[in-house]
Amino acid sequence: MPNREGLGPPWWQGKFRGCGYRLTIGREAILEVLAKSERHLSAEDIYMKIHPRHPNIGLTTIYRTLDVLSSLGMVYKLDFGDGRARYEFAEGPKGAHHHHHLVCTDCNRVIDYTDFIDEEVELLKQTEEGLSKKYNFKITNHLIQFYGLCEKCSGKK
Amino acid sequence: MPNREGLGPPWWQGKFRGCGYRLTIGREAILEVLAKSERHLSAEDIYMKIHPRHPNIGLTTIYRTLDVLSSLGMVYKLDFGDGRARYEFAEGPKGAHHHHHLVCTDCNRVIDYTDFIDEEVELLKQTEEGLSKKYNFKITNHLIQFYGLCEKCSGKK
DNA sequence: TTTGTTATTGGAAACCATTTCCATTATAAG
DNA sequence: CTTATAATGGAAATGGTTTCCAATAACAAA
Repeated sequence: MPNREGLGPPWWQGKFRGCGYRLTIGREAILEVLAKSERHLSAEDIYMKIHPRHPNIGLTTIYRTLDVLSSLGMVYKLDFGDGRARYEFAEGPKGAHHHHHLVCTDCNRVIDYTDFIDEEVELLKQTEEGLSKKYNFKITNHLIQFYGLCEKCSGKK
Repeated sequence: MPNREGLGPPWWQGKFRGCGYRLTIGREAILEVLAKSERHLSAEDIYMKIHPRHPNIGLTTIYRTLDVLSSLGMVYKLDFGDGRARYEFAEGPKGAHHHHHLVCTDCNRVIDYTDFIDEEVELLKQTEEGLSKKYNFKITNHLIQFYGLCEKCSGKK
């Protein structure tokens, strides 16, 4: 995993240019924000983070770039049910930071968990294989979310 | 599972009234459509199905009713990434028809599968328990979806 | 470096699923 | 039947996301 620490050209340049996309200021800024942040950001969140340093990058560009990144598999687009999409940097299903989500249906808080990932991923791998074969479906990704009430909200009542 | 087959008052009346909701023509019509259909329907799909027989039921009512049903846990609200929500009748995570989804990222086709549900649900139950304890989170539901290319779309290229 | 091709951009306007408003109507308890 | 109020529908508002298009910038070639 070359050059993750800021030395030399960012590791994503190759992947990006290799697909015929141009590497622009805006795209780099967006990638940086995503790579740095631990949270799931909305398009507007990203806009806000970028704006101070790059006041001339518009929301439209953010959306367009997120689309590209998403189609390249570099970013996951998530829906937590509050009407705006969230984006998170993809580390790959086997990456160190792979996690699933716990979504509070009351306050929309999202907890990332990694605790049971290993067992889950193991089972999912088998499931994927079976499904791929049976439905001739080429699986590239999965989404697992649990819904319920977080500590605060289940206490409220 | 009483009266699923059209004899006597629909089985859901109790649950409905018990929560202080009134049982109206519109709501019954919507419930009927949902209970009858095997597919995931959008609000507009439902509207279209209901309109011939109940031309005076508006889209607004559909949305409102789906919200209620959703909060009662009688209906799941799903997002397949095409910008409109889909709804499906909930049979409960242990119900006979419980299934997960295979979503084609190219044509948005959705395949329901039940093949590996048993193993999955078993593991999920354990995971839920662990998560509930660790995060003091009251889990009521889960969402599992696989993304990829369906037979047609992976052939296309 | 200069040039030419063309992907990318920003901003305003369009889009469109979903919500909100509010006066009217219908449910169901008494 | 009467009454309190939940529910309704249609129009208008909302708000996240896309589309449009002329202007700009990336980068390959010379």
